[in-house]
Amino acid sequence: MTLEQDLTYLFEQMDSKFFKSLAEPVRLDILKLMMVHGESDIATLAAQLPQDRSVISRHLTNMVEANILAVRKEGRHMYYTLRRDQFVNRFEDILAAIKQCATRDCC
Amino acid sequence: MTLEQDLTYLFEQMDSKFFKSLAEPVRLDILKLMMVHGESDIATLAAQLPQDRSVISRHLTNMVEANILAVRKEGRHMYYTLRRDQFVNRFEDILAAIKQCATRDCC
DNA sequence: ATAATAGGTGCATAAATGCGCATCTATGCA
DNA sequence: TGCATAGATGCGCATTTATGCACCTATTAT
Repeated sequence: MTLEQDLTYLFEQMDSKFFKSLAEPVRLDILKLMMVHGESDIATLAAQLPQDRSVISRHLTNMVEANILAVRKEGRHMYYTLRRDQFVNRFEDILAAIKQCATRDCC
Repeated sequence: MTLEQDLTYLFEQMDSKFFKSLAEPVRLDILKLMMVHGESDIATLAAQLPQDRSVISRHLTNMVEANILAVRKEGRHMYYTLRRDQFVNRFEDILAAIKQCATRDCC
């Protein structure tokens, strides 16, 4: 089995959609707020950020589509939470790819 | 010590410049090529990608500024390599932040 | 029933960014 | 001393994307 074949699965975890979502400063701010305060709704997040509610709403949708957040509807409120396991697994897979590559002394 | 203070250092590792660099598909392709073939110069990378050499050159510069790659000059050639340790440490710090947050049951 | 609130969406705008071409510098070769 | 090659940069163009406002729907409260 070649190195390329071996890395194919791990390379799939390194997709630009995931990183693109993390590349926006406001989205990182939202993520950090949620890491500290846990599950949050849009109004709560918007109250702590300068952007309009509609902007926060769009950023949250973006992160849901990137499998970073999960949503739960309760009455009028939409509660967003970090998909911790997905997130951790993703990062661990990428770490594995880098380390495997290093083990084979290719970089 | 509050959770916020505790996470301050780890949050610094989650900066958008790093993720922005990884968010571009062509840059990810370059990174993957280098993970397989090791140290590479621009001509070699450009030969394996549809983009113009000037484009590859700019992407490489971007990744150097994001501390993802290192450069070595040898004659006319510029050889780029993955800064593996920097990369791994970064990812491990972010993983630590997520896991610490999870331990405290905040998300 | 009516008003208020939470959140999503259409739209226009401004800024960022990727791209290729042409051109420049620097290095190596005949 | 030319000449080819490696790479960087200025420039214009096209696309993407973040933003806020206005407006819509759905749910709650009076």
